[in-house]
Amino acid sequence: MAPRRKLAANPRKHPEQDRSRATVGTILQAAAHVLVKRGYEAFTTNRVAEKAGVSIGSLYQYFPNKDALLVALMKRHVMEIENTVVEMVDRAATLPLQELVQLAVEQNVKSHLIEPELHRVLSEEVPSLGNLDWKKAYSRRVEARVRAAFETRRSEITVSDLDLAVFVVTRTVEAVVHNAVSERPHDLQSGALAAEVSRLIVGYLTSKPVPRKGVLRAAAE
Amino acid sequence: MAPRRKLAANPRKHPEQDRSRATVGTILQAAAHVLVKRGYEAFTTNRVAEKAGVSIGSLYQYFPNKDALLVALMKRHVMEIENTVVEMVDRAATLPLQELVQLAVEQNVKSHLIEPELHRVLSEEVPSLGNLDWKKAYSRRVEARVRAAFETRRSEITVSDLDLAVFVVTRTVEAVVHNAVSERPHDLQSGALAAEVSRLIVGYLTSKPVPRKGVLRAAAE
DNA sequence: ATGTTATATGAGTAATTGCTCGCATTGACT
DNA sequence: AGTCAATGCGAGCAATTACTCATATAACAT
Repeated sequence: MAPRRKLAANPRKHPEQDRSRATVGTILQAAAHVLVKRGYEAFTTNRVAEKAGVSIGSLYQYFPNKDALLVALMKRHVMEIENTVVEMVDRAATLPLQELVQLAVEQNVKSHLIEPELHRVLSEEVPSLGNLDWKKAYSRRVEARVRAAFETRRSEITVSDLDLAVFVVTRTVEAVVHNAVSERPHDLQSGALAAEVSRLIVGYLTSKPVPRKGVLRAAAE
Repeated sequence: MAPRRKLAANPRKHPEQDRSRATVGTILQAAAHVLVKRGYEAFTTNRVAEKAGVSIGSLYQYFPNKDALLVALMKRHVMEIENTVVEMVDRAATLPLQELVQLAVEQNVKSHLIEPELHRVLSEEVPSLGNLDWKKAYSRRVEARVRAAFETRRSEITVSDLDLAVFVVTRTVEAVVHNAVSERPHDLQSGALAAEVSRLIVGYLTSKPVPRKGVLRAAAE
């Protein structure tokens, strides 16, 4: 990049006619396209404008700077995900632990299948977007829900440190599913991966405290 | 960045006198320093040279381009890790599954504590270094070892698809530990996290096949 | 001393790119 | 038809930065 002049930015003009709303949509679509097809390295504002078929000036009429474009993209993506999540939460409220976990894992899989490539680029390639406040906020919201779900079923759960358990569970599910998108697409589609992860999590949450040392009890039946 | 002229590069001059070997060391040290303290965004060849106290010309005498610097850093880092890994593998050959897993997890924790910040920046911020061939090769080597360890103890392991199990286990351990570096440093240091993860993995590998539906068996003892 | 090679220097070049700004066009409403 | 605001345009500025090259100095060999 050349001149990173603006770090934050003024609220730029808001589209009021249909024409400009269409322009904004086109720009976002082009931005996603460039990101997915060419990667973050090729993600320049000029290229996005060109791909969108609008002038660079128009782009800056609605997005104060490059980062704003990325943020808009990410917000849209997270919102799509969160919608399907909310829907699931309602269905899951009263389920027993195992089915809850299965549902949640399948939910995570579904999220990753929305726009897998965009998701991957946004979370892996785009720099300094990982530290975004609202993204952390989203994580905290998820973790709070998970914790609440655990507390409701506290008697079934053998783990002593709930906070730590929430951490382990959320990171595990996210990482395994995320990696599977590119490395095990078939298992992801077939549900084999979701089943495996569910087993992993349920086993962890409900297993007897580990035998402190020596021979393993579980294997010995 | 401005002119990404060279994509690959000639083998550059190799240091032959002590003086130049010292220069190369200083440059690498400065490179790590800049990466850790200022992040990848501020990682410019001119800045590295300045921090090292050598001229930009000298830097390019030994590193054909910017990426070569990063690759050298990464190789050094991975080598440090792999050294301690090899040492562990020998000790672990004959251990029972549970102790093996505990050892491996603790090993992973140790790896992440070598140069945690450098490790984080290299794996999270540096773009297009995640796709590097030799890094994939390293992953495959690790996975092969894990698979071999599983096969040796096949009778204790209840999972049917070994490949899938290797995938799930390796990604889980790596991700949980990696995230813990910045988010749960205390649990990482105390060993609480390693214990938890070990329990997670051993439980997964040795638990009875999941009850197809309905009440969970594990909780019911 | 003298020549040769390895090493160090840093001002400068060329490419890249985020972003501005003056002007043109469109559309809405008289 | 005329006015004004919303929208669109794109040449070009200014900052940034990977990398070169002509030149200088140090180490070594004879």
